[in-house]
Amino acid sequence: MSDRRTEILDAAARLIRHQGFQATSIDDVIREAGLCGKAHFYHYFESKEALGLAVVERQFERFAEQGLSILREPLGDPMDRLNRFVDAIARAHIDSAFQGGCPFGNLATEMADENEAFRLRLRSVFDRWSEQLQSVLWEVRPRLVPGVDTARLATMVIAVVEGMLIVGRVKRDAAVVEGIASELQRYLASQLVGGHGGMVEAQHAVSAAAAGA
Amino acid sequence: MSDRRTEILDAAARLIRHQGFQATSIDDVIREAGLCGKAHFYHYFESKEALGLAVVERQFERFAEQGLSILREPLGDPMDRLNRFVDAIARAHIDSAFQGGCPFGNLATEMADENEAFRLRLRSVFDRWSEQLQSVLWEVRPRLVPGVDTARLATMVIAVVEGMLIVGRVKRDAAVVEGIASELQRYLASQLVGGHGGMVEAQHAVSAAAAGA
DNA sequence: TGACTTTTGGACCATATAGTCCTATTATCA
DNA sequence: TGATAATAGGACTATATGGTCCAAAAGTCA
Repeated sequence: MSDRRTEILDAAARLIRHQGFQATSIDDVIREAGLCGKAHFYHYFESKEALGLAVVERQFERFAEQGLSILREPLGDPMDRLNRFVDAIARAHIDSAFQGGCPFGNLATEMADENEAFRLRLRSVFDRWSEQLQSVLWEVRPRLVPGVDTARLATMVIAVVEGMLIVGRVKRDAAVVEGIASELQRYLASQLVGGHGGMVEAQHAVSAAAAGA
Repeated sequence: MSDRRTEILDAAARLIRHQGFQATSIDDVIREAGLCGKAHFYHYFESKEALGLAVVERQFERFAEQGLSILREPLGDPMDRLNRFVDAIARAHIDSAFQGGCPFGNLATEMADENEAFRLRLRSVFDRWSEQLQSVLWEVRPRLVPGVDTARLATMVIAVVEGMLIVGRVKRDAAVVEGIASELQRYLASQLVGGHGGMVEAQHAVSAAAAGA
């Protein structure tokens, strides 16, 4: 992988996240990445679709390194890591002025029905994301209410995050995004033995960070 | 409102739901609605954007009449209506082969960041949807755990539904969609006094309908 | 030095797009 | 009957798109 290729991928990722894949032209990418023409671009990618698929992969790499890293921290209560992960996504969304949303959710909405290659690539992304959540949930397992399906729980977390970003973009209201995040945390808490439907035992970083921001 | 206008709106809604707004051309709409040319279309709408905004409104009318009607049923346990509403959406998604997703969520993803008119229209849709959910939750109120915020709960339901449709389109797995729906129902149940995190008291229509399909 | 990759610059093509304009013909309804 | 709206059909513009092809300069490394 040349540096240049990665630069193009990152430039394209930025554009695609904000404008969508179809609305992002090759010329846009060339401009954003500082290439000198079509030939230069097609030296690295054989087609726009190939670029798009590579962008998905690159985006997940970054997400795994940055966003998902919280889940993999070796120390600390796993439940707390889960809660901080949710907070971090909510916070990032609010801090970016509710723009952009989830790169994977966006592409899923735009491409999944019509382009099978994209759909499969995105399915693999969701699966890997889900695996990371599941391994945290596995650590929590002893404290979980018996009968809880950790795979299903992980999928639920992903769904809520996707939904949170959609609602957030439309409402552009930090309280709404924080509300969804904290309802998700309440839901997770309710899966623990002794964790009834009431208040979350520990108040988490969303409200704390909001107060300090 | 002429009949023709509504026909155009419905034809456009069908196309937009599956291809997106920007990927749907005026010529597509003309073909789908059986119009005879550009002039015929522009007789009813002044621009593509005006069409799109009108489609959002029309889609919500239909959704309010059909999907949301479950929530407004005068008889029956409100909690049961809520559960059946969730089931109905999951079922409709599965029955349409996981295609299309939520018309509002789709447009939110595509347009909310770049087009303020769309964003405001969609915000109003989410608000009205939320109101309907809140009035059901209001009926449930006596049985809710004290301190539960019904507005926040309603927003959460919308977010989960949006996320469910995104994950569903990518995974194309009925069990996954049903799993999210039933996790949402479990979450709602956990908001009731005595409704701990365990099994939902009544098994609802998703699994029942799946068995009968 | 020589082979190879990368960069630069641009012409070119087929196709599609939103939107305008014009001219008729046909329904509709006061 | 007469004004107005709806249907019909087509020409046209300006702009953008993904993709191809070509030719040359600059860098890289054995």
